[in-house]
Amino acid sequence: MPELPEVETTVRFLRKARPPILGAGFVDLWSDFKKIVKKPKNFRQFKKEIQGKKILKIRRRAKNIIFELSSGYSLLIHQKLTGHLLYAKWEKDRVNDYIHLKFFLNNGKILALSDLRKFAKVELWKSPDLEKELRSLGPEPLEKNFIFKKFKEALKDRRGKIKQILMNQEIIAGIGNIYSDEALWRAKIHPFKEPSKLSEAELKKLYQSLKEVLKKSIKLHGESISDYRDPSGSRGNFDRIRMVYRREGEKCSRCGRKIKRLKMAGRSARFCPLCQKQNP
DNA sequence: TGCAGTGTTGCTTC
DNA sequence: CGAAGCAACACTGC
Repeated sequence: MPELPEVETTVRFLRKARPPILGAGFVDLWSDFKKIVKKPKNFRQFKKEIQGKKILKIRRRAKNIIFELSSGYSLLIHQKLTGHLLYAKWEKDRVNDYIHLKFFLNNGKILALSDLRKFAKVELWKSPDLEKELRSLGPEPLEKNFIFKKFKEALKDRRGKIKQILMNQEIIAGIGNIYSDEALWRAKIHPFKEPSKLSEAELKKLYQSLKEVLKKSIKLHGESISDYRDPSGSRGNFDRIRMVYRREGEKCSRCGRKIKRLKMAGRSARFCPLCQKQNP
């Protein structure tokens, strides 16, 4: 599912796509699941408002794709679990079975939103209002100014399980189930550990592991275990270095112990019970 | 066959 | 206030 590396992969692809998306305008819109547009709720109004607007910038914030448009508007797309954007030809009206929204551009192409489970959301904002909305998000872990001190500050005084804290978008932006599992494995930290129980060395290791795994995944164009694809429909290659996520029962590549799965607030945490001890 | 599992976010409940 | 539960959905695997 699209977490930071997958959303980043999509955004980078769209930025350098040919024919260019930057500078292109919206001419028409199609959907068979109008509920996917949450703002404005009225689909006809959304269509009316977006028609004629140009795409000026494409960026990522947390797991959101943001298109900055002309006239001070911004289009936000959150792909949630199974969503992904595809860049395809106009005439090709059936890219896959799960296209629920198509933006027809004036460059002869469409931006299509594929979403098997229909959890994705699409919102049109006035840019300053969106900026206000995004303020509640935590820092971007790959930004230059996200130094170790900032990471420690983000975790300071937080109670609960480290894995859950890493996935909280208000604490650090862009991390979900996959990359929290993978970063904790790399740092040899049990997913249920309290942040206050982490030593300085463990914190440092976690900070480095997190940045490293995100960067490596971006290089590999993200993961495609489930539905994620880049906008050309290609799979990512993160699978090559995926160590624990969805590998319960398999042997830990570091020590050979069987990977375990534990339930946590209605979801799963995968880890190596030998490498990642709760009380070493 | 049926039902638990899958995981993000936001809303409701306690 | 915060944590926990659940709904939004559709498909997979046991």
